[in-house]
Amino acid sequence: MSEVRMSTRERILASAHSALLDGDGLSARMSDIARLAGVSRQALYLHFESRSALLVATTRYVDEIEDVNSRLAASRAATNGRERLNLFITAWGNYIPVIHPIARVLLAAAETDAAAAEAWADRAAAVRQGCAAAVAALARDGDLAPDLNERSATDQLCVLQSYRTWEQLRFEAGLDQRAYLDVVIRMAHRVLIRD
Amino acid sequence: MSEVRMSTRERILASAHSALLDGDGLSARMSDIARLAGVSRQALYLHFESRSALLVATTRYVDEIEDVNSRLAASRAATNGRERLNLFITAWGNYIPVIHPIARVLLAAAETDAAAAEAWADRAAAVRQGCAAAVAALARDGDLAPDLNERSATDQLCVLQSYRTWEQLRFEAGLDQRAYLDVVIRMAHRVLIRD
DNA sequence: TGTGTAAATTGACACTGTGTAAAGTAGGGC
DNA sequence: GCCCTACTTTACACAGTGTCAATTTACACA
Repeated sequence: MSEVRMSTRERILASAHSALLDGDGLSARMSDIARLAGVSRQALYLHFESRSALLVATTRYVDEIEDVNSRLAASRAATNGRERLNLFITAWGNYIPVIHPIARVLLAAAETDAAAAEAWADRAAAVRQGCAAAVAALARDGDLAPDLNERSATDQLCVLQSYRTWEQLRFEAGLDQRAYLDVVIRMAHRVLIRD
Repeated sequence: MSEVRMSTRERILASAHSALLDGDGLSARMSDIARLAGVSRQALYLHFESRSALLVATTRYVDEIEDVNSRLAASRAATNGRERLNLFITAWGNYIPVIHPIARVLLAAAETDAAAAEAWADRAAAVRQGCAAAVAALARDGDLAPDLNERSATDQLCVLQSYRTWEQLRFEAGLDQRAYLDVVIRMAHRVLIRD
């Protein structure tokens, strides 16, 4: 992790990240993160207002080092709606496992903390944008099921693409990542595309 | 609520229920529930091992007074698979709002408490059984999409029927209950039923 | 009328984790 | 030498869960 020469703030973020990856993620108390970063617990509060704020910042940090933007960019280059749909589902579906450990804790914090809730809502809105773009591309091709308007089609695709759906299929149904992607792509096709 | 002549245990459960219904559900601390029930906080621990145990018991209590079993029983009387599917989706879909306030908190507790997690898993298993039965009825009628086995079809229906999907469509997408049911029924048909 | 027992109360306390406050220290720039 | 910034140390407030022990209330039974 080459934490030498990193700024303290970055070291804290990197430590928060690995604390969240670690084990069940329950060992991500402020003191755990501080210990990992090699700073005092109070130093965390010099850089972040609260635990929630640190979690939000960690989410953005991971988005950056995992380069979520360029992962999603590929789907925008697709030449038709169906291809765009497949690429988007695959790109986002493969990113979910990466942010899962952080998202889990952020969502738990969102239950009581408004800032965390808003951060989560931002992400959801970004995913929704991607879904809407894929739906629009299908509509442009005349491939959208005729009983669907774009708004409702986007709602439906969002459900399939959601973090919770991934959780359920991976952990409750016991599918592996490959099978998860196959199922979601199949469902999306049947739900959205004209017969 | 006619809490006279109720046993203390029942009064506690009824109070836990209304504390959870109340406002954002954040006012369901042990002391709040005790106050509502008109007993001391310590009395709660005489009847329930822990807060999690109380939440689990409250879930069962609500299932009982809302008679979840007879609500679901109707779908079992259906004469064909499609009808069974519709009735099951409707019955469960209309029960979700009833347990939502409790489920929300139980799920939050499940994050750290094994007993709560198990209680939730039990419920999920029960819903899955209902989904599997509807899928089996479709298969019997020859209505199941030919590329689906019953196992995978059940996984897919479970996603659509899940508590999380309801949450997302109701609160993130902003649908009302009627629109939620329409969307889920439409998706289930397109996903499961042969063209 | 008294006695035993079960259920509940009272008040105190331990523990965990977040967040705050204040005084002190180490090192760089000038 | 001085200041400034970043960080440390120590201490504490606070909420909420869970525990403990001593006491009270109420009812049943003789």
